[in-house]
Amino acid sequence: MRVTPTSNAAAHTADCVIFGFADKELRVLLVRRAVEPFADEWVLPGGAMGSDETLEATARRVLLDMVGVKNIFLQQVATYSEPDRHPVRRVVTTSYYALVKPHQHTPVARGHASDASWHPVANVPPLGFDHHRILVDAHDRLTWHLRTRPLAFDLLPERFTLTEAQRLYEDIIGEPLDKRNFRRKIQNYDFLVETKEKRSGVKGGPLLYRIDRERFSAALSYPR
Amino acid sequence: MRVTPTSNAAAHTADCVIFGFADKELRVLLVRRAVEPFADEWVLPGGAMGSDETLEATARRVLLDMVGVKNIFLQQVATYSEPDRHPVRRVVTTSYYALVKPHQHTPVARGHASDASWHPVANVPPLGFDHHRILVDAHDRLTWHLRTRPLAFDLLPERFTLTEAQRLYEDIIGEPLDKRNFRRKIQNYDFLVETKEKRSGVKGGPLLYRIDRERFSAALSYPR
DNA sequence: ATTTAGTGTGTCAAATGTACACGGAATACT
DNA sequence: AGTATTCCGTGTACATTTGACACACTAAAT
Repeated sequence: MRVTPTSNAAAHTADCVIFGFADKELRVLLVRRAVEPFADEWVLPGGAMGSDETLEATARRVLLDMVGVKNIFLQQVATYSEPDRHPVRRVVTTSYYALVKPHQHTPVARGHASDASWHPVANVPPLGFDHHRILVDAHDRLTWHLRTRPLAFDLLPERFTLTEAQRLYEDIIGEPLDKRNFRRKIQNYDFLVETKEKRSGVKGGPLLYRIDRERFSAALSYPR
Repeated sequence: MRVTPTSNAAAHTADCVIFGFADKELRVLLVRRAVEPFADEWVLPGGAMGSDETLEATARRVLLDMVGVKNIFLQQVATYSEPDRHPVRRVVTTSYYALVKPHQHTPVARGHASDASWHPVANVPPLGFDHHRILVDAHDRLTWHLRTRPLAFDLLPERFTLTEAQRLYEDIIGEPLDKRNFRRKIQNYDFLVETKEKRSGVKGGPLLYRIDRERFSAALSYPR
C-alpha cells in the first residue's frame, strides 16, 4: 500500500465520550479548552495518538488523566475525517465512549483544559469543533448497545435500587419504561443480586441490589 | 487540542470490504499486491487518504477505481491503529463495507494491484496485514445490520426470486432459514414488488420480484 | 409419459412484549 | 402522635412475534 509519504499527513486524536450517571441524570464529561482554537469552549476530552500507541491506548490514557479510571468498558464508535473539522490543521479523530461511575471520580482539568465537569446529556452546552455530532453518535451507539447488552449497570453505584436502575435506562434511551415490565426483565439477569439492606431517606424503603461482577462479565461477553 | 505536531504522524488509509453476491455465494473483492510488503499476497483494496479528502471519499474513490460503481451503500466499520500493523511504516486504516452487484461490474486491477477478483467469503485465501481481522469485523457488522435493515437487497440483481433472496440471507448470516418464515417476513416489506414474469431454466417456474427503489430507500433510512 | 427437483402455501404452539391498579412501607407534615 | 404523602413492590390478561412443520403444484429432464 506504499502511499506516497505526503508531508501533510493528518494528526490523529482520540476523543472520549465519557458517560456517567449522577444526581439521577445521565451525564457526560466535558472540558473547557484553554487554548485556541475554540478557547474557553466546551469540548470532549481527547488526546493525540502517541507514536507508539494505539488509539484505544490513547483513549485510556485520556480517561486515566481526566477521571483516574482504568480497566473500564471502552468502545470505539467512529472516525471523523472532514478536512476542515479542525480550523487550523488537519486532524482526524476517532471517538470512543466509556461508562464510569462519577461518584467515585472527580474529574480534573489537565493539559489544555481549564475546567472539567459533568453535564446532563439532555442539556449540553454548545460544543467546539464537531463534538456535538460526535457526542450524538456516541449516545446513539450506546442506546443501540443497550438493547442487547445490560451494559448500563456499569454506570450504577455499588448498591442501587431497581428504581434507580430504571431511571438510568430511561435516561439513556430517552423514553419512559413500564415499571413492572422493566423489573421482570432485569430480574432475569443472574448477575443481579438482592442485598438485605434498604435505602433510607426515601419513602417506601426500597431494597438495595448489587452486581455480581463475575456473572456480569460473563453476560457481557457473548453478543456483539 | 493543540497536539504537539509530531514529525512521525501516521499515514491514513481507507480499506474497503466490498461484498457481492454471485454464483449463489457471498463474495468479497480482493486484490493481489504488486509491491512490498506482502507482495503477491491477497489484501483488501484500499487507498491513502488524500490531503483534502475525507476517508469516505477515499473509500468511494477506491470503489470507483476497482469496480466502477458509485452512489452505493457504504458503511464505516472501524479504525485500526496498532503501531506494527504495517511492517514498514505507521499506517492507520479505517475500514468500510460496501454492497455491490458483481454481475454488472468486473473488477480491474489498478494502482499497486496486479490482480483483482471475487472470493467466496466462506473460503478466503490468507490475507496480508491484519486484513483478515478487518474482513471478519466487517462481515460481523454486516450481519448485525441485516437484523434491522433489509440491506441485502442491494446485492440482488434487478429481478430475482424469493429463493435467491433467501439464499443470499443464509449465505450472509451463515445459517439456514425456514422458507415459509422467511417469506412471511420479507413479503411484509412494501418495497418488494411481484412481477408477472417467471424465471425459466429452473424447475417450478418461480416468480420474479423486483425492488421499488423509492420505497426501499425510505425503508433504509429510519433505523440505526 | 414419467420422473425429478424446486416452488409456493397455512396453522398451531411457545415465547415475548405490552398494558394496567392497588396495598404497604417509610418519610414529611402539623 | 397522628395523619397525609410519596414511593415501593407485585400479577394477570391480551396482543404480537417467532419458530416449527408437510404437501400439492409446476417446469424441466429423462
